[in-house]
Amino acid sequence: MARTDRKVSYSPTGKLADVTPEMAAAGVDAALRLLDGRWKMEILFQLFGGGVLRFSELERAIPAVSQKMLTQHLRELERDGLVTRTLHAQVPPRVDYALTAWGEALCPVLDALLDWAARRPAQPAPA
Amino acid sequence: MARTDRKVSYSPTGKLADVTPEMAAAGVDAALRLLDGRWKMEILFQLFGGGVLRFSELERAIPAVSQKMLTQHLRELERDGLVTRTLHAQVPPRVDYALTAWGEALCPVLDALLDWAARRPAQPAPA
DNA sequence: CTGGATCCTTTAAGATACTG
DNA sequence: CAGTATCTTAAAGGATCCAG
Repeated sequence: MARTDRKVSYSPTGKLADVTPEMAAAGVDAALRLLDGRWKMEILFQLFGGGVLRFSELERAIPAVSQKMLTQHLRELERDGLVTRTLHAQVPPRVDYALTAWGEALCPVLDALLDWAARRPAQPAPA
Repeated sequence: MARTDRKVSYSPTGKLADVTPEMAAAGVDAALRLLDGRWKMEILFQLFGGGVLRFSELERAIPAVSQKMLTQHLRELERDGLVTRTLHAQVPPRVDYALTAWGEALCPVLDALLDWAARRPAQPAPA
């Protein structure tokens, strides 16, 4: 079988069955792009577990983030379907952010990633 | 309980038990940094399943990557313990790349990520 | 309170040429 | 064959000011 036709057969029952390396890589890249952003993990972990936080609460919980980036990342997470944004029509305005069911479902995946990272063998001491 | 003391208790048996959101986010960020790079997924998926490829074979398998980026990403993956680099002392030189056991162990994690991404609810049609 | 708009800096990535 | 070195470009992120 030619190299370019090689399939990833590592997970016979999983998503990686019978796809080319290119297809698998593209799929994972697309998934990772949803999570790409300096502060997205901070935001997600503030919301995991059913948390409902206002914009200003997220600002306080993540002191290092700028308003611009917090807004931008929240908008991306909302657009991508991980978080919901609820605007309460009152003065002053109030906006609540929470995870969607699909967003919550990311938690065990990140847990698995963390578990993998924890299994990393000891590295040679840096010179 | 104060917000800043809230724990992520989603995975009682997992790595996310009893850590603050900040700690969890930092850990996941560190893990994701190992995978960050335009071509790393392409490289990894070429090697998943026990593949052993030479530099030029990777170049052919991933036509769009430049020599510079291929070298750079391979070096990072080697430094981070995901791939091994074997230099055969001969002329012309020959270098083989393969995954470490830990690198191979990433495959099921990426499979889980892909499975999560596939469960994404349908988005409203873009205007 | 919850942002939007603008400007500036940093970093990743691509193009190209050259070498043991 | 398997890289390095240098230059240029594109994208992400940060700082600051303004507004409903």
